[in-house]
Amino acid sequence: MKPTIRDVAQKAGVSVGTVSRYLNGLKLREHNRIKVEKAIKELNFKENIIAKGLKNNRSMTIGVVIVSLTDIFGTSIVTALERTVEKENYSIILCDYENDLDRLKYKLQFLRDRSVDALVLFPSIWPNEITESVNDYLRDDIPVVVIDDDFPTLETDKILVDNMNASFQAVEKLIKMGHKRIGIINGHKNSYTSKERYAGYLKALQKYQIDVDEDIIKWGNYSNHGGYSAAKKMLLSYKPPTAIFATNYYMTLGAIAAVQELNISIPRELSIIGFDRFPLSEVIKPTLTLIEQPASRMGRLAGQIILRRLKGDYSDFPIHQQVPTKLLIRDSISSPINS
Amino acid sequence: MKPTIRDVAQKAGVSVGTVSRYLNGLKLREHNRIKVEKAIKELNFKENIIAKGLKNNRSMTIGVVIVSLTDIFGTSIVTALERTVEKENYSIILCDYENDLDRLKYKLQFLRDRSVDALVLFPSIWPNEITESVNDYLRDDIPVVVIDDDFPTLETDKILVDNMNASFQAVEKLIKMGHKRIGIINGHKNSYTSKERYAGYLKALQKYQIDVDEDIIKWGNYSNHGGYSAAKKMLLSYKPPTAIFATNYYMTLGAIAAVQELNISIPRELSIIGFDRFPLSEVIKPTLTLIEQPASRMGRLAGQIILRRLKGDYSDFPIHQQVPTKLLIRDSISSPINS
DNA sequence: TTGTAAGCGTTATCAT
DNA sequence: ATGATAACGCTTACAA
Repeated sequence: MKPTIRDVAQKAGVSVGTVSRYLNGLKLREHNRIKVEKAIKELNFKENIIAKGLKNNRSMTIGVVIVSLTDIFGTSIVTALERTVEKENYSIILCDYENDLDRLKYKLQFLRDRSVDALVLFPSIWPNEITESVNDYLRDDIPVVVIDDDFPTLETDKILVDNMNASFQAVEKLIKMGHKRIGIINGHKNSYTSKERYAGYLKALQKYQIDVDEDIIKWGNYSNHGGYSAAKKMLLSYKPPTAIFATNYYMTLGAIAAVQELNISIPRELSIIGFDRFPLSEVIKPTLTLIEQPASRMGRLAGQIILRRLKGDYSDFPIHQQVPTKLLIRDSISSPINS
Repeated sequence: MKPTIRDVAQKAGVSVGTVSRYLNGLKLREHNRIKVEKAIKELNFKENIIAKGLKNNRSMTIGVVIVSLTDIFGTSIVTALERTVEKENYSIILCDYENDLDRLKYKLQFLRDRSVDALVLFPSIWPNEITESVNDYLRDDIPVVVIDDDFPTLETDKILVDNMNASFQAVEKLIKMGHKRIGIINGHKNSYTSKERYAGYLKALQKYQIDVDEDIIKWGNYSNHGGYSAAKKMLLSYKPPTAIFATNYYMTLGAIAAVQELNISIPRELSIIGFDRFPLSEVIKPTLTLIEQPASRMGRLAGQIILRRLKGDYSDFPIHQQVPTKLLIRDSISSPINS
């Protein structure tokens, strides 16, 4: 049997209350402290987090719901988040919902039944459809942090990426290099991030008075295959773009695959700007110009906010923090041939 | 305040014991059952998993320790695992250790302190260094499932991939196509999987009496960059291989990047066989010939074994299940030019 | 500062 | 089949 604080108390010749207080960082009389520490060590005592949780209504777990476990942007954030909260002894229950609304709702309920102390929620296509579920958390004062998505009707902490500007900068860069025909491969038509990124694209075109051409505006659903076929369609069209901007990791890779297949040379014949930094981006030749989202920083931020809320500190609530992106300029862009 | 089983009992006019029994699937007298169900619904009662856990010494969580959250093979398995165990209301606490021994040990301890009901452990470079920690679990009768790794001294359930044969088949295929100079880009020198895959490589060469040449045997540490530089070295050497076999996803992509950079045509000038099926593998041109590991199946298997153990069923303990791989033949291989 | 004891939401034993 | 009640391991008034 695992030793309990009772065993420790007995061995140390003090009461359970004293041991408990020691465990919670309260001061004991010197000689008692020594006895307790000795007993703990000798018995190899570990406190029972579950029992503790029952008493203070805390599970010491944080529910995290991401789109997919194989989504590198999401998991990068989670990695940093975990590092941050583990310091205060929280652990993460990670769930994915594979773009399935029912599954998402189910998971939200599931985590609530498990009494998670906080919730971190990742981009989704249906903020509206799940406000109800999220509201259940808020009603019980369970802190919720939303990552890079829009919950217009709900007051939660949010960490947002400056998607609009990110996109604007990328496209502006291309324009300044002389491109006038810039294609975009964007995500889900009605996701928050896609809309923002699209808006940035339009803004840049407008600023430089470049016509918008629907033929080179594609929706790739944030998938490899989507990026691939979108790129292919554009490049095989009557009037192909001289530059392509892909708005996430998977579509960027997909687009590159298409380009390579068509034997189009980057950046001579086509410039490419992608999204998300990934290990391969420095390996591929030519190295990719891309927008880097500060995933680690976002995870850390989310963790810090949660820890603060969990301590009852709501002084800066609600945080809507917008983090900047970085345009990493590498070799995949150049001026168009006939400019 | 959340309603408790007491509130339900009161509202239904029965005792807490009755409600508890109902909740646990025991039979009640018809009219009682109806009253209880009604009360539960009206109060929107949810049982408290933590309190439950305190009583039966169960946390309803399964600790999963993988190398990295961004490792697609690992996360694919976890996805399937989660699907399997969630049906019985278990959730997963997912940890990664980023190839850091201390972190791994820390995580193992961390999960134990959280009273996980079972442990799933992923390939590591140091099976020996952590037997101690794993033993702590076994001593407390906490089921442990090891995925694709070797714990020679420990009796645990294991799910193994038939790495040796996988590798053998791939190399044999190349040989049969006429290749005599086949390079291998392998993982960590002393990881279990690497050794097995290497052994399969050697076995194939031996069977067909092909000399082993250290110059085209490289260790790429399972990373993109490792694969990239290993491929580059081989291909730029005095006597480059006519075929390359890369033993995981990341190195495969890295190797391809190198090949493309060197403007070597696949499969005309170089055949490539990779490891792990990934979304991009069907997108890239030429499509990749590769060894597919049955990640989903492995996750499901692990989940099923755990659920069985958790029910006390040790009738088939210890399972050392070896799952077969599949060689998916696509366009990236062909006979060498001068054969 | 410390001990005592009630209670967190369940389950399980023992009567009935 | 059901009710009463003592646990599970811990925290926290309250008293000393």
